[in-house]
Amino acid sequence: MFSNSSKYAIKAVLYLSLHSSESRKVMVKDISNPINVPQAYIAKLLQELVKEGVVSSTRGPKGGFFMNEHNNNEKVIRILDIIDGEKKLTNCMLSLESCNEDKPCPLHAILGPSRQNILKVLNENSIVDLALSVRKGTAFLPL
Amino acid sequence: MFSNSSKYAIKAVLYLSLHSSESRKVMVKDISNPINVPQAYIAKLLQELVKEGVVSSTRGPKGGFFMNEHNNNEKVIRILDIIDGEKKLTNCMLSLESCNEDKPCPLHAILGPSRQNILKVLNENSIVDLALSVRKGTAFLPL
DNA sequence: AAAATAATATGATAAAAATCATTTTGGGCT
DNA sequence: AGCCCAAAATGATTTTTATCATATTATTTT
Repeated sequence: MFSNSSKYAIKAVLYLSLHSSESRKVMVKDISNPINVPQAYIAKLLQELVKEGVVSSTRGPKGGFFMNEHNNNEKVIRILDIIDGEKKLTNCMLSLESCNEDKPCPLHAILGPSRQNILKVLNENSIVDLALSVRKGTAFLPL
Repeated sequence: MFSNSSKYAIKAVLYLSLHSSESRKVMVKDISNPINVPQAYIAKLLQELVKEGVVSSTRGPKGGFFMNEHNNNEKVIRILDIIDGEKKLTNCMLSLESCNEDKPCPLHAILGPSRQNILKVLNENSIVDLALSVRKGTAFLPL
């Protein structure tokens, strides 16, 4: 469904959303361990996310990664778009050039609606929304 | 969403469902071209499908691949299970061991239902169903 | 200004997926 | 029986994804 990298990225962002703030930055080594992802790997992913404005960071002593208001309000789909590429979730399920809503391939025909729904949900839910569901106890970690 | 291999496999099976029968077998080279997949590659995939009873074949002169009644009535999901592995579509979207229906991870919580729906559709629709949709003109190729 | 710290950039290695090529086996034909 | 055809089996290569390691740059503290 999603790539390993995307899963890692989501876990990291979720962790930051729950445990960081402008005044409470967290270093890679303190992220990689709790979310169970190799440090060098998650570092690289985080950098991409920072570049795209989904995560914030400052370097030097007392530096680290964190989520500010703006970051927290980004939609979940942005992470997937950045890490896996935008088309991953939208292009034809048989990779047919000519497949579209009007002339769908057989697979598109039967599971187009489900896919649309996934897209919708990912476009509507922001990162805080997920974090909040954990805080409220409707969703669970550990990462 | 699906792996390249799965897409290829579905295309091949669909092609066979539309163009073959017990009395009209078709050779790999005559499949690979129309579905636009390298011959050696699709040959390998077809062999796996034959082994699992989703496709039929006979070798020697006048031999080739084909779909019989039984093959045509297999559900689409079987192809995915065989090529990508059963868990690909069912396991946690964050790869968390402890994620399940009762204690879902945040992602599971928001797009579990969509996924369930995809599973349902793939479990209900058989290969002929897809072929039929093409014959009736509600779905379209070319592959 | 220098030293220490932590992200950033770059790139090397490893593992998995996709692609390609060769040999072997079984079934029909003469 | 021997020959030919086409799938089956095996495995080599290439590409992509995942993982790891090192050097560089920015910031803070002394």
